[in-house]
Amino acid sequence: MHTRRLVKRSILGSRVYAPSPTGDRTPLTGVVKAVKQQENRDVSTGPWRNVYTVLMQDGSLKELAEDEITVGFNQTTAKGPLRSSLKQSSCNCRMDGAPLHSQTMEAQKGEANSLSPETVKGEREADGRRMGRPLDGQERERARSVSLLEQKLKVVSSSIDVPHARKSEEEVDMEKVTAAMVLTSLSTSPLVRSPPVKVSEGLNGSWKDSGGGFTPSSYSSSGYWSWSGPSDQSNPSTPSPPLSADSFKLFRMPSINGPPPDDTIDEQDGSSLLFDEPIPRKRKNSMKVMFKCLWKNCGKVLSSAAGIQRHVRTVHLGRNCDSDCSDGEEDFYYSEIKLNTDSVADGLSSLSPVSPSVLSPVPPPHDRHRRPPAEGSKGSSGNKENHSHAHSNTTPLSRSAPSALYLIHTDHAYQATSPVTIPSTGSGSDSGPDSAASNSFTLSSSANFSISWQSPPVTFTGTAASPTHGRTQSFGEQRPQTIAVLSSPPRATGSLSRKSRGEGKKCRKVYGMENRDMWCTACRWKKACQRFTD
DNA sequence: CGTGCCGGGAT
DNA sequence: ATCCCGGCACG
Repeated sequence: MHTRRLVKRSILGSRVYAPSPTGDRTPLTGVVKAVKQQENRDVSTGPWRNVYTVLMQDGSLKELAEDEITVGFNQTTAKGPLRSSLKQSSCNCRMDGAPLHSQTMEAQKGEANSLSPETVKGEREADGRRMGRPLDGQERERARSVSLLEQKLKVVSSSIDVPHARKSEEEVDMEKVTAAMVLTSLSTSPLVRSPPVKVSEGLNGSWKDSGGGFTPSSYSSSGYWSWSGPSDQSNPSTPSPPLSADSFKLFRMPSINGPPPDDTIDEQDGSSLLFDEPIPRKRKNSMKVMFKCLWKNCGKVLSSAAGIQRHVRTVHLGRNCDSDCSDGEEDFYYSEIKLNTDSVADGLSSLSPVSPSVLSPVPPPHDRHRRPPAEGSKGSSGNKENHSHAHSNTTPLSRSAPSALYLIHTDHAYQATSPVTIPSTGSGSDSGPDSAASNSFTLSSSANFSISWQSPPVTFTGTAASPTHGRTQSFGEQRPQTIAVLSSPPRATGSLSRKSRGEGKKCRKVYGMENRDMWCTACRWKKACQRFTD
């Protein structure tokens, strides 16, 4: 299955050459946007033939039979694996009997000027060459490709999602692409992994201008979500590279093929192929990344970027087309948030029942990685810049939006009315076993959440699970009172999750550690004793 | 600090 | 599902 997808993908978005209508010798290049099978009258090439819908370099769409085009190089995905899959696909064409083969070779020959049309072997050589052996004129080609890329950026309408790799020099492409993949994955799904990437030197292309900002230094490569305090700059725990907006948008993997909901993940495996570093399974500190719709009165939270994009696109922007015709505007309307517990997700939703107006936009001190492009027109006021304190970072994805940051509405009425049910420890009276069990969420992360500049709503002091974090806490401690006031709702004083400690005899007491095997299983498992219930 | 047990990982 | 354990709240 995996393979199949790879193959499919690799053909879509592939760059191909088509004979120039004007009869020029130089072929036109285009990108495969779709493939379909058609009956083929020419028996010699088999009963079927593929017809490709190709987006030509001049912006037009053409349908070309497979024998009319030449597969060029391609695409914006992973390196090695992709390459092979690509090749595989072109192989398939060949096996179909199409004369594609020779043409392909010819094209390569013409362009790379030195390939003997020698079948697979020759191709392999070519491959090796592409892989980066220094070549004469490589510099020149590189430069050329870069400018081509730029040129293309200008030409190709922003509303057309095309793999932005049109230049002809594969090696350069792949380097850029690799980098792009890295950046993309870093910025879109930090949770999954933050590969300690070594940015290839090919990066110094023009698109990367982030003031040398991108330093993939030592992220927590373990998937462990660092709790690093806000001001703790020594710990770049949040993979939110100050990508230049343009580059980010550019490589946002527009989804060539209609994005499955798990798109994010998808891309991930792409990169995991590249960086298959073992991901030590660690306790993840129960951090989760969610994507929250910032549209007024929406507040939908989804777990995948693709999902939220689609949500925004369809529900709020009223676009029905699939992400192919997305211009990326959705990005403006959702934000990535990090939670440290599922229950928190819910709890959070109620955190800021405050009306948007309350959260007036405090001018963000500095504009950190944000995405400028369309920004201007959008009167970006509600800038949710959670700088310093909110270590829950802001990825390039998140920025000004219809409503203020973390303004979270809920679907649940009860939540809407009561801002927060902060289980301040203590005052336990009704300790219903299950009652708001999940409410005992550990707030530390939530704290990080809103505290930053819109201090009011919530501050938590609860001896929450904020693991060893002095700095972060200090803030909370400064204003315990706020809590009392703000977390108003007559919090059932004791709706504590933890049922108050059972007082009766427990297996442990009764049998002692020595006879642990005599304990009830629950006790053995450190669960609530079942034998001597209270 | 000992204990109960929740939450969550491992298998 | 079962087993195990880190860690926290309670006392």
